Parts: sequence; structure tokens; C-alpha cells
Amino acid sequence: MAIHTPTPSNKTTFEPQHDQVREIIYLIRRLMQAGSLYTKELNKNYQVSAPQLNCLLVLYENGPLPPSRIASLIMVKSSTVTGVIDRLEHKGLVKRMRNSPDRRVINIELTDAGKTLAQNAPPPIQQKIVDGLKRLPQNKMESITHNLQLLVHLLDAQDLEIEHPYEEPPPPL
Amino acid sequence: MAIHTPTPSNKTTFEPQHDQVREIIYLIRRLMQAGSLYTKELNKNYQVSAPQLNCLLVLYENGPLPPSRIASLIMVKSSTVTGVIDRLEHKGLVKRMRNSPDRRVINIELTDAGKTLAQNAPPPIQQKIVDGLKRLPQNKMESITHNLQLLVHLLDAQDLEIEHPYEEPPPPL
DNA sequence: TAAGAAATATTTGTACTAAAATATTCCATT
DNA sequence: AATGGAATATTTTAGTACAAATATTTCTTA
Repeated sequence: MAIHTPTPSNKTTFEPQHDQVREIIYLIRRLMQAGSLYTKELNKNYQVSAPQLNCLLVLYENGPLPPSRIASLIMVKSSTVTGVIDRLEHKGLVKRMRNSPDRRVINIELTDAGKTLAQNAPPPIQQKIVDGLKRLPQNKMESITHNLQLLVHLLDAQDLEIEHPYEEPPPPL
Repeated sequence: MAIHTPTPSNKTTFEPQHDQVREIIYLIRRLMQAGSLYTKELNKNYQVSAPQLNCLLVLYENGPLPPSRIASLIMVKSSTVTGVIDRLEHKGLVKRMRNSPDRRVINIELTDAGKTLAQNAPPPIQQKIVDGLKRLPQNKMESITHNLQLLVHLLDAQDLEIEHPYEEPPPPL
């Protein structure tokens, strides 16, 4: 997603809040860049990217899983997961097992190396947020939640379908 | 950035706010998916992706620009811009001009087709946010700004360098 | 003026992401 | 049992994104 510095655009003339809108968009952009930068950093220090690490962690926490289930848990499409697993398998961190009675299903298992890495893994990016949030008073957190919901709303929530929606289906909007 | 459903992880045991942290992370993830989904939708209806559209728009608003300047305005690296321009040029929407006295510099110009598209372009994703935000009372907007700043802060702002930081350099943190 | 540093654009290599098409297997209905 | 439809995983194709390496040109400074 490439949000650039908003500019007085073709049609619309901007009202007083212009600068604030500008800053909000800028902040969203930075939020997103935080993710990709964290991935790069991970890769340097641990030879795994953030999606790869997330994949290892859900396997560590849930035991062997088929790709479709992994996709659902880490919220990407299964065609994406295939590639992530390819790379993890190539590094000897997971292996594909065709051990289900249903022979369409492949189970992904952690190898010993994969388990070790999952145990000693650096915190996934969530942890950074979690650690920060813990230092905030409760009402701040409520405020953040509320405002994020508002933003997601603005971005047209009904377009945001993912393969299998979270865990419990997301609250109706 | 792949944020998965947060889980009681390796080391950390979670405190009462657990569910709220979980929701915040989920919301951030959705915010980010909104972007990529919007890109896909754009591509279907207008044959340009969001980065491509943003590129066209900054050219429309600022006149011919070198790739480095475009990179700065749409906040991506110039190696990324090269590819975006390649695709736009291939579609006949822009052309590369070597018309600067400094012969390292290449200027990207809109073609007539590019201008037309920029004029009739669908709103970039920002517009969606803008339109939504306009319906909100001023104090809501302030609240959103404040909370986003907080979040960006948590994600370790000093790691978030970009090639040329925005316009005025972002506020010191 | 010559050598080295800086700026600009591009190339190369890797990863992620998703839609669409494909192959395989399973299941239900006839 | 056979056909058609659903589920599962993969391949293909295309786009975004970035770091690192490269080539070219300009600037600096010695």
C-alpha cells in the first residue's frame, strides 16, 4: 500500500482539518512501514522473515497444521503460505508430511531445528506493541481500540474479507 | 507485514488487557489489508495499481519529476519507483525524458493519456479516509491523530527512516 | 587537472502477496 | 458405480518492496 503525502487533489478542495488528515495518513503509512522494516531486521539476525516466524510460532503453539489452517491463522492466502513453507522447508525448519487419512491434506511439522528456533525466537512484531501497550493506562488502550475501529470502518470494512475470518468471526460492523 | 492472531507466546504470560491487545493487533492488520485490497480493485477497474496511481497523481500535481523525487513523495525507495515507472511507461501513461542540464537526472512526464487518467482517476485510498474523516467532529480527529502517534511510537519510531523524510522532517520523537 | 566522493538511476536478487488456473482427492447425489 | 461439485494444495503470473551492487555523471578538493 503506497500512501503518499496527501495533496489537494483533482476534485476536492480541502477544509480546515486538511493538515490533520494529512498527518493521519502519514501515520498510517508509518505504521505499515514498521512492519516491513521489522521483517528485514529479523531476517538479518535470525534468517527468518516475519511471515516465516509467524508460521513457526503458530506451529509451535498448535502442533502440526495443514497449510490452509496456517493461512487462516496468520491471515494470508494459502498460495502465499505455500511459498513461505517452501522457504522454511528449504532451511530445514519444517517438513511436509502426508500423514492424514484425507490425502488432500498435508501437515506441516516443525523439525527439531524449527522447534528450537520457535522457542528462542525473537518476539514477533506484536510483542513490541504488547510491551508498549502494557505501560499504558487502561483508558488509553480503550481509546486506541476505539479509534482504530473507527479508521477500519472508514476504509470500508466490508471489502476486507480474508480467507477464514479470524477465529470467532469479526464483530459485525 | 504478517501479524497473526496473537497468542499467549513463548515467554510472556498475559495480563487482563490481553483481549484488547489482541483486538488492536487485529485492527492494525486490517488497516493494512485495506490498502492491498484497494490496489487490486483499482487494477481491475482502471488498469493501474495504487502505487501507479499515486505516481500519476504526484506528476499531475507537481509537473515532471525525477524518479528520486517521486520516491520521496510517495514514500518508497527509488529502486521500487523504477519498476512502477517501467509499467506506467509500458502502458503509455508516462515517458522518460533526459532533458535536464544534469545528465544524471531523468524527468518523468505524463503523456496525454496519463494526464487524462490522472484527471479522471478514482480517488486514491487517502480519499476514502478523507471522506470518512470529514464526517467526524473535530475532537474525534484529534483523538485519532493522538492515538496513531502513540502506536507509531510503540513500534519504535527511530527504525522508521525513509529515504527523504516527508516534507518537513517528521516531528522529533 | 586528476582522484575520489557524492548523487542519480538502474539492475539484480530475494521475499511477500494475491488472483487465477490446475491437479488431486474426497464427497454427495443420482 | 458414475458424475459433478467441493475441498486442498500447488503453480503461474503479476505487482510491490527493498538492499546491495553497478554505471554514469557531477562535484570537490587536493
